[in-house]
Amino acid sequence: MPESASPSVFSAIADPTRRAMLDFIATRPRSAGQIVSHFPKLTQPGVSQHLRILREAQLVSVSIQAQKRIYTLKPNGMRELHDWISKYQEFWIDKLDALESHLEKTRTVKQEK
Amino acid sequence: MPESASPSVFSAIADPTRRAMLDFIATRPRSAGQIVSHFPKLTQPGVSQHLRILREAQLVSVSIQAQKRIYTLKPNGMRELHDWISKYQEFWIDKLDALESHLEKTRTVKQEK
DNA sequence: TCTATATATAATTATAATCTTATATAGTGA
DNA sequence: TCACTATATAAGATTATAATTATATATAGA
Repeated sequence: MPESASPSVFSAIADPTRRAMLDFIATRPRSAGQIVSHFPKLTQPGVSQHLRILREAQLVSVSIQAQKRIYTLKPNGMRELHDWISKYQEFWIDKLDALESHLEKTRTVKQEK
Repeated sequence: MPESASPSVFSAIADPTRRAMLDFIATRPRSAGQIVSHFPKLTQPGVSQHLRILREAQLVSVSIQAQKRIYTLKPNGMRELHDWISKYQEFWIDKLDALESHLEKTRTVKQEK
């Protein structure tokens, strides 16, 4: 099995606010200010801190346009996560298939009665 | 895009100890006692608490053998995670492909010089 | 039934993450 | 340069998470 990814990716997506931010950025690149407006319950520094964690986790990248920071989804962090989950993928795909075909069989038996 | 998974899955795998436990259980089902022995830095109640979180996240299932609890990897939680990541999968696969082919081109140019 | 084994739960303490408030940096245009 | 806009960082307060210590539950076997 491959080594586990950097801890920051896992803790970055552990927070529901940051997952919502990823969703928001995913539709199209967004400035920090747009993100602040989109999350009225958060303060500007709060948003900025969350963005830093997403940056460190390589889940977003930033480009500078004058004073604005444009946040874009970045594949690296997601790739890391995907690789980690892939370790278990074979296992759970087999198991779920087995479960499904069992349910299938059960249903068939019931229908036959 | 599908809805996000239950928060517990994300926080369950946020902890490196719990990821190590999943790795240990993944090789083959393990009793709670075996897990305690495998993590000498942790106390028995500590292990038990982590196992509870993995249980709640549907990442493991338990079967009872006399006083022993046998922990087995369970696909549900992983499936949930996988589904969440899949939302972004198309995006990052495209991006990484683009990056790779760019590097490919760059390397070719260098070799041509 | 008594004792040992295996594990879980509860309460407390310690540590880490998040939120707030205040302040700093850096670019823009008058 | 000065005021304004956009964003980041620092420090302290709050809250959540993890570890520790003590205790409970449940089964097995003498």
